[in-house]
Amino acid sequence: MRSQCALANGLEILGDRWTLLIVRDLMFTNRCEFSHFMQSGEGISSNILADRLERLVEHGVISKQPHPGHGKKYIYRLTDVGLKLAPTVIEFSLWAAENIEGAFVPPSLVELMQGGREKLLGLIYQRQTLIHLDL
Amino acid sequence: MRSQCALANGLEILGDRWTLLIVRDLMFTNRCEFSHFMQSGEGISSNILADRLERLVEHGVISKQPHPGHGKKYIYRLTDVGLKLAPTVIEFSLWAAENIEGAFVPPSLVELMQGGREKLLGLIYQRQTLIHLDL
DNA sequence: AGCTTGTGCTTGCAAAAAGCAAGTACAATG
DNA sequence: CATTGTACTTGCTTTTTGCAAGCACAAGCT
Repeated sequence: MRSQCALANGLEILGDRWTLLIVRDLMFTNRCEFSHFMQSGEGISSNILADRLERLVEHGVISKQPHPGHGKKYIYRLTDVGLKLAPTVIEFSLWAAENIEGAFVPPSLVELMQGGREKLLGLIYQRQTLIHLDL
Repeated sequence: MRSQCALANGLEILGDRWTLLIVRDLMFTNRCEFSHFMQSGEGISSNILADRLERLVEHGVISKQPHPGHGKKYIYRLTDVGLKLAPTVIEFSLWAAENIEGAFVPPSLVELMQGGREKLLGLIYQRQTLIHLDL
C-alpha cells in the first residue's frame, strides 16, 4: 500500500481508464456478462476486461456467479460495497457532463442525478435497471 | 474520444493512479509547487508528475503561474473547473474510507464531509487551506 | 452422434506507459 | 563566484496495455 490516504487506496482499485466503466454498466444498465461489457462500445480488450473483473471481485466490489442454466457463463453483480459507489459515479458524471465538451449523460438520468438524487440512489440500491438494453 | 459517455471522458483526464492525488493536494492542503507534490509521500516520479500537471493545465483543471519573486518556480492552483471536482473527491474518499481496510481520512475532514457538506464545499470553493502543512 | 456456434477466458507479441536514476539549465543564496 | 535548489528532461529498463489468435468447454442443430 502506497499510503494510508483513502483516496490513494481507492485509486489502487478504481484508478484506471476501464474499471469505473464496468461499474457504470452494472449500476445503470442490464449488462452483467463478459460479452455485454465487451460490446459496450468503449473498446476494452478481453484480457484487460478479464483482469479488471478479477480485481473487482478480489476487492469485493462485484460478485461472480455461475449463470443459471448456462454452464460456461457467469453473471456479475455489484455487491453492497459496489453499490455504494453510486454517489461517486453520479458526481463524477455530472462534473464531466458539465465541464468537458462533448461529454454526455442521457437526459433522463441527468434529471434524476440533479433533481431526484435520493430517488435515484434508492433505485440503484434496489438494483433497478435504469437503462434497459436489448442484449 | 472513445465514446460520448461523460464518465469515459472524465476518465481520460483523471483515470489513472496519480492525477486525483494532485487534485487532492491542491484542494485540501497548501501544497501548490512541483516539489510539494514530489514530497507528498505517494512516490510519484518527476517525469510522471510533469506529465500530469501539463495534462491538467491542458484540460483546464488547474492553472500554472510564475512564482512571484522566484524566477524558476511555478504555482499551481485549481481552476473553477477543478474546484467543482470537490463533490466527487469527497464522495470517493468517504467510500474508500468506509470500505477499504486501512484507508484513512483525517477525522476533522470526515466530520465535515459527512455532517457539514455545504460548509465544506463553501470553504473549498473559497480556496481555504483545510490542512496546513509546513512546506 | 457429430458438426457448428457461442462463451469466457488465455496466450503471444508488439507498442505504449511507468518507474528509476542521472542530468540540465537557470535562479537564488552564501 | 561557487554552491544549492528548482523544475523539469533524458535515457534506459520494467511493467502494462492493446490486438489478434487460440483454446476448452457448453449448448444447439441436423
